[in-house]
Amino acid sequence: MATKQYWLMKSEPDAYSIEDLERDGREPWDGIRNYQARNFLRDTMAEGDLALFYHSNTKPPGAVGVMEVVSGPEPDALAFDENSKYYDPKTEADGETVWVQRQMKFVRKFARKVSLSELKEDPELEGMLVAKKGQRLSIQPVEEAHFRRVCELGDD
DNA sequence: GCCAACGTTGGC
DNA sequence: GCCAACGTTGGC
Repeated sequence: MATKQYWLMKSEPDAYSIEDLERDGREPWDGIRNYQARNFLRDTMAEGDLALFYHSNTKPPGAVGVMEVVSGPEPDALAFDENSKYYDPKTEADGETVWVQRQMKFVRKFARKVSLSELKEDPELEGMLVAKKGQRLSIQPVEEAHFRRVCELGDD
């Protein structure tokens, strides 16, 4: 992969927040159970790519920091865990699962959250997927210019 | 807590 | 392979 790619990855802060990642330093990004998001996670992402950490289902939702992809695709451990809400009964006992995870490393927390309403209003961010109605994908590609602009707003 | 938008499942 | 029913996401 010649050039770095950029992503936006959603998490509900009650489940896992940027503060949790700052504390942990590194964390498997798991529990992805949507095929389109899985395909990005498994096939398109590359080590060294940067991602916006986005807090969803909170007031207000928005981008809160940056993290880096630091592993290749790995089998999602939660798919094997019968006690997990992400357990997949179709996952095989011999270690085969269709679900993958990536190790993500904390890079930085923004000085301030860039809210969804700001993402929608900023003319430089026009066309950003997360601002589109009905866009629920929890892992989305982000254009480099958009990524830079969100960082600029957050690092104020 | 509501509900629109979507994805998945399963009967036929 | 269609599509209605159901489940989930996530903004509001």
